[in-house]
Amino acid sequence: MVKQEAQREQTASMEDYLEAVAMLRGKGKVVRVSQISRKLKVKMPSVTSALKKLSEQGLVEHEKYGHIKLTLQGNKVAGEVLSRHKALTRFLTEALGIDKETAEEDACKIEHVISPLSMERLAKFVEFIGACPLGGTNFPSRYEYYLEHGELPQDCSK
Amino acid sequence: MVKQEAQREQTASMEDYLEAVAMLRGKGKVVRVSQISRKLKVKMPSVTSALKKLSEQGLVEHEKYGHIKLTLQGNKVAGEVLSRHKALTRFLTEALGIDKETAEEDACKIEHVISPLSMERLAKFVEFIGACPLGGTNFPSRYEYYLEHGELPQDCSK
DNA sequence: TATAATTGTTAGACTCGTCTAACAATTATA
DNA sequence: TATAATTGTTAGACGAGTCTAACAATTATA
Repeated sequence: MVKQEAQREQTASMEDYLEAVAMLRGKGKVVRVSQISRKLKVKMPSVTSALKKLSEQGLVEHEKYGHIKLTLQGNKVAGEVLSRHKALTRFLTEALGIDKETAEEDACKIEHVISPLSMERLAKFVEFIGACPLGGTNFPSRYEYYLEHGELPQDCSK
Repeated sequence: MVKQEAQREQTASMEDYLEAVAMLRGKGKVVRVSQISRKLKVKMPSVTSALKKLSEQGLVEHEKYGHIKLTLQGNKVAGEVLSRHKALTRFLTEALGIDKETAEEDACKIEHVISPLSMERLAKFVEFIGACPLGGTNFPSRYEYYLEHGELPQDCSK
C-alpha cells in the first residue's frame, strides 16, 4: 500500500485556483491558463506558477502548454471549497437578500476563512429557513429544535 | 486648511493591529508591544514593524520604547473594524448558536473581507431576530418588511 | 545601586503571491 | 504555408508580513 500524500492545508490563493479549475471544467471544454487568469483577475504568469505548485502537491495535472485537470485529491479539495462557496452564496442571497454579484464576491472571500462549525451551522440555517418559513412564535427555539433533531418542528407552515 | 492624509485601505494584518490596540486600550492601562504580540500571536518584531508602518500612515502614535496610542484617524478605522467584529460575533453566537470562542475566531477573519452591504444586512438581521422572535408565518417577507421600513411588522410576538 | 529579567528594537533572511519583460509555443488566417 | 495573433512560460523583481539573532533600553530585585 502506497503512502498517502500528506494532506496540506491550502492558502486562500491556492484554494482559489483549485476552485477556478473546478468551476471552469464544469462549463464544458478544456480548462486554459487564460481562463483562470481572467476569472481570478491575475496575470497568466501567476496562474502558471500556482499550477506548478499545485502539481508538485499532487492536486493538479498540468504539463507545459497542455491540459489542466484536477487529480482525485485536488478534486476533493476543490469540491469542499466549492460547497462552502455555494452555501455562503445561498445564505447571503436567500437569508440576507444580498444581490447575486455581491454575494458571490463575499462568498469568495469568506469561504477561505470560516470554520467548519460555522460553515455547517450556516448551511443548516439556510436549509431551515427555506424549509420552515418560521410560522409560529420563537424562531430561535425552533432553530434549536432543528439543530438537535435534524428535522423540522411540527408546526412549520409551508 | 491642511490637506487631509489620504485614507488608505488597510490590509487584514494592519486592521488586526489597529483592532488589537483598541481592544487592549479598552482594558485600562497603557498598551504594550508585548501585549499586542501575545494577543495576535506574532513575535514582537512583527509588532514593532507594523506600528512603524501605521505611524507613517498617521494612524498610530508610537515613539521608541514609548506608549502606543491611536490617532483620531486610527481610532476611526479601529472602531469600524471593531464594530464589524462585534456584529459578526453576535450573529454567530445568537443566530447560529456557535460557541463564543469559535465565534470570536471566525469574526476575526471575516471582519476583514466582508462587504459593507453584507455587513449591514447581517447586523440588521441580528437586530431583527432579537427584536422579533418571528411569530406568525413567512419569515423572509417579515424580514423584508423590516429592511424596507426600518421597523418591525405589527404582529411580532415579543 | 548593581545585576538580572523583561521588554523592545534593529538587521536581515525568508515565504508567498503578485507583477513585468522577454521569449517560446500554439493556433488562426491571409 | 508563411505570418500574425494569441496563449503560455521563464526569469527575475517586488511588497507584505513574518521570523530569528543580536543588541539596547527599561524595570524589577537581590
